[in-house]
Amino acid sequence: MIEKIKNLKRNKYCGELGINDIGKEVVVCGWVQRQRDLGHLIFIDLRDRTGVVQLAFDEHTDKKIFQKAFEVRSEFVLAAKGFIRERSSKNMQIKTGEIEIAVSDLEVLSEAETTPFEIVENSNANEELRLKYRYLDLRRPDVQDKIIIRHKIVKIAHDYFDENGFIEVETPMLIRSTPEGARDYLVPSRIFRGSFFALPQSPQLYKQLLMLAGFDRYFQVARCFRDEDLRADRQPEFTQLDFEMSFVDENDVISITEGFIKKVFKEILNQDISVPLKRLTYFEAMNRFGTDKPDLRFGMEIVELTDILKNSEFKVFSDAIASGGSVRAINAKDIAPRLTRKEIDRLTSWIKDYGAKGLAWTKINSDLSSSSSYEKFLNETEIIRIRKTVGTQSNDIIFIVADSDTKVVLESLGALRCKLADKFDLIKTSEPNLLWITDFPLLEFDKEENRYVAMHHPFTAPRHEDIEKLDSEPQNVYARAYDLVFNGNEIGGGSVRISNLELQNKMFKVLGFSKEESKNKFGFLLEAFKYGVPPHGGLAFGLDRLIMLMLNCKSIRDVIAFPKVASSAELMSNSPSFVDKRQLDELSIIFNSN
RNA sequence: GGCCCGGUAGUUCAGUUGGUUAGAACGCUAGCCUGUCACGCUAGAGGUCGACGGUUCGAGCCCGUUUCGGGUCGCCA
Repeated sequence: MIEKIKNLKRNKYCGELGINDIGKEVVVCGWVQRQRDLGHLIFIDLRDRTGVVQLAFDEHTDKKIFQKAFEVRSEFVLAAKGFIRERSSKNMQIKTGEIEIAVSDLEVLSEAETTPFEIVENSNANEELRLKYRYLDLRRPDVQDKIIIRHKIVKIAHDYFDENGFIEVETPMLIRSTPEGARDYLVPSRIFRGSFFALPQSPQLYKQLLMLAGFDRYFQVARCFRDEDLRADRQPEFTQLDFEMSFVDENDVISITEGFIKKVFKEILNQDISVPLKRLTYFEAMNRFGTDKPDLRFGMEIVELTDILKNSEFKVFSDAIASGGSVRAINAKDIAPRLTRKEIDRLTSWIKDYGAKGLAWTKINSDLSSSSSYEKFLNETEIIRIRKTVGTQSNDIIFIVADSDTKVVLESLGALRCKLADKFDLIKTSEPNLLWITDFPLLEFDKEENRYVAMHHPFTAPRHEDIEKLDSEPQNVYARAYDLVFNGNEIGGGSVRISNLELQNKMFKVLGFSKEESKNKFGFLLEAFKYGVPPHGGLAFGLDRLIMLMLNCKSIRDVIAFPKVASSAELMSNSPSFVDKRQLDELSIIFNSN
């Protein structure tokens, strides 16, 4: 039934046709959404990326074309020519529902087998199957729309950064491995046996060198790679919207970023973001919300009970405080009646994932009677002071975590806060919540490696006033870094960079690199820093994550055309895969299957 | 590496205490049908119950192992 191409040349998209086109002769091309055979009358819904249009066939008008339409099945690819006419019974559910095409010529450009799942909007087919046949999944309008909106967001980014004087420069994909941070994807060199390229985790060093080279403002839609385990919002191969500016401080970078955010939310979602955005210090975010990416769309803030309980007879609390930790609580308002004892037990075991050793709770009933896991161990004053501090009313439930490590207390309560908001649907607003987190510590002590590691990256500048503390009290040095948070997710991060050879050397030293190590790993940067460095700073958006959140998707896979699954495999092409021994031999790689 | 959840026609699911020939809807195939648009009506085909092993007279169901997928902790400068 496949015919050689005739001369039907498309001149209209299906979804663009409407009541104003009546009487026009058009040629449309697309896939068969559905064929309805009424005996002596056949209707075909033809779909392209713009929508569907109804093709009409009448046996008495043209027997030959009618027979062709009769043999057409779902997902056949057609070209159809005909006059637009008004439908005798209109379908106002669809955009083109007032008209149809009375087909006078029909070409079957390709036949199609029955697809493994139906190509329909909002399919509930299993994701594994959809990913194996991703090209079919991508035919579904809701899936396709996300990829098209992604294109629009990238276009807005190009326009915005261009208008603001940024030059897009492509930085290399095959680069030197710098094993600070995430695990590198490695590419073996054929010519230099035993040597490897790495795929970039970000264009960080190259964009700094572009500043040094005098480009002044750079940006890039940059593919990045990190060989770490996946999450719902994390892929090993992802895209950064990356930019860098010279002769600026943090406020310049923040304000350029805010301009982009304002523009993209307006143009894509028609939402007005008021700038400047709220800023919160890292310290405040951690203390109030137990995370450096707080969701401010609901309350339930963390409160500290350490002072009340430091002398308590209840050793679980007082011992945690005595060994340098703290006791803190959140008050989940109005959900006590909705939390059974069994569910509280489940939360208690869940929170252990975050390092908490337990979860103490007090449930206030509607008649103000209460039950509690810990109050029997406390005296009257302590109970009253706790209740007063967290501000309990009827139907509230207090959750308390105590630990010798305050970070564990904060992070587990922060996680519980988000878990409860999700479980009980506490986010009532549809307004996007965006804010900056600033004043990060420059360094973090890594117990495993027994040294300080950079919280952001080793090129982040310390605050001027803290530079002298780098040697004496590195834990108290703050960074000129800032993260952008959107509805409780980090969508971008950046900093003002070190632009001084001496300071960069000192930073490497604080991180525990010997002179040889820093020269070996970052020698080219240090060398470059000898030849005139402008002060510079920048930021990188996680583009996939930004789009995912803007479009309200649950998974980052939804906004990536060909994503990878949790094992980092790609189900459609079935990669990664074994390669020929010859390929391995050329690369001098000996594969040991054990 | 740890923990939790899932895998039954092409698809989405149901499947009782372990008991006859594993069901439904949609899809598919064929026939009928001139205004449908989730067309309708009639009939039909379609199953390695993820895989392997065990318990049992008997396993889709119970146990073990394994595989694939999802979520998450660790990890993600």
